[in-house]
Amino acid sequence: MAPPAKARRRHRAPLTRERVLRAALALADEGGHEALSMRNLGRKLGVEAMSLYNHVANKEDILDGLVDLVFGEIDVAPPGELDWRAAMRDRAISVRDALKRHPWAIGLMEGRMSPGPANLRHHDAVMGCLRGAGFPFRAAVHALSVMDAYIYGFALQEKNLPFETPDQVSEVMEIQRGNVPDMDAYPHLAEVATEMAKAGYDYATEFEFGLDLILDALERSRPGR
Amino acid sequence: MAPPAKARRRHRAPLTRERVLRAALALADEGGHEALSMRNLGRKLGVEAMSLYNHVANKEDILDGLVDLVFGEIDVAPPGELDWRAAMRDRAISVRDALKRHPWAIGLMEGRMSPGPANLRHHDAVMGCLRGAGFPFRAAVHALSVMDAYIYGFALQEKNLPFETPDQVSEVMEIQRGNVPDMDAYPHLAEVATEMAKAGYDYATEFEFGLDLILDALERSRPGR
DNA sequence: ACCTGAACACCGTTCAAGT
DNA sequence: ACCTGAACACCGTTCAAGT
Repeated sequence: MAPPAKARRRHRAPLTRERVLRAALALADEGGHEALSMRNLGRKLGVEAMSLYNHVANKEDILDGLVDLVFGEIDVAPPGELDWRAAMRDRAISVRDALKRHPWAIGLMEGRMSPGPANLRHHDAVMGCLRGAGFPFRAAVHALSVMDAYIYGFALQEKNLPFETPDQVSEVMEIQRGNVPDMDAYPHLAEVATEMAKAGYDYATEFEFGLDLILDALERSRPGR
Repeated sequence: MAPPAKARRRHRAPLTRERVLRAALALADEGGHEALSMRNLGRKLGVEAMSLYNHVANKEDILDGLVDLVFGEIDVAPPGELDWRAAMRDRAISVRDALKRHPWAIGLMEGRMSPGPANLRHHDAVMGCLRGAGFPFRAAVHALSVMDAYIYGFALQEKNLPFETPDQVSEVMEIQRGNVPDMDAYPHLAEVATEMAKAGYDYATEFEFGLDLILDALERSRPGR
């Protein structure tokens, strides 16, 4: 008897590392860091949590894979296409956009002991861009350090601050005012509460202010400009 | 019969919110974020986890209290003592030092819905320093945003990067080399690995490079300088 | 007023047992 | 080869019961 047609017995696609990682990405995007549990992930794939261990080593291994998927979403202009400032500006915005889509990744991007291929390609391209623009090795490390600290720090603030749209600012300021009985003791915070409620706060504008400040300062420090 | 002397029956100091928070701070400092569980905290205080709920509302309430203890460790020069740049430079270094002592706090400092008194005092002092130095309101917000994004982002990198001392750098670079079979495909990362192993990496120097870059740029943008 | 035991609905991971 | 059930040692929190 011939084995049954493949289509018949494929009621579920077989589990693979790829499928586990894709499901983990979706789960983290939907419910954040705490939703990403082995049990939830198993449930999502129609399988018991323990089955996952046939395809990934452990949860750390899943995080390694997820971080590399995020790095894969970040664009860096190919060498020679843009001047270094435009290339690094676009890259910074691309990193922020990726971290807005995947805020659970913010604390995980740096410091992987097993960096994946997208991670390696990304950092090689960034260092290549800076070195190619004339930054000596140490200056390129400084430049990357200050840019990345700013980008990740801004993403962290954006994730944690309790408002997202300009409209929500005045709401939150009102609640905070309620939680602080002696606001008169803090005149400069009172100003922040009043002004922010009036004029709002736009993350994109704020991000680009600091980014351009840093890029301009780095350009001023660049040898042979 | 007179009641027994106080000293006799005080085999344990009575539980208070203060004592709970102090123990929580010590626990987090010793074992990081994941060691700070209600059960561990109860054990540390010689009590069942459930008893803690008589003194704090829940774990979020504990985190609120801890964050305010950390803000209490950050110094800001009193108005008029230093020029704005020196005051903000010292403050930034004080924040980084506090976050080195309490790395578990990095993701928690911003975005508290119930900011404590030390938190309020701190931010009022910082805004006061910038406004007093002539930064218009919006420029002061920009300045604080870029400084804090940098400080928190740098602290996050420092916490996550897998080496602490310059000596450890070459070790880690060796391991990473082992984990990346095709390092030749990434010439600029190869340079990083080689150079970093040779010359090391000092966080304090690196932090101050970016900090001074940002402070100089802000000073250039300050009206009436 | 404060503390506790038991319970509920969760974690990551191991291991022997099943198919 | 892959999947599972039961188990281990954990989570935060609620609630009725104790003192």
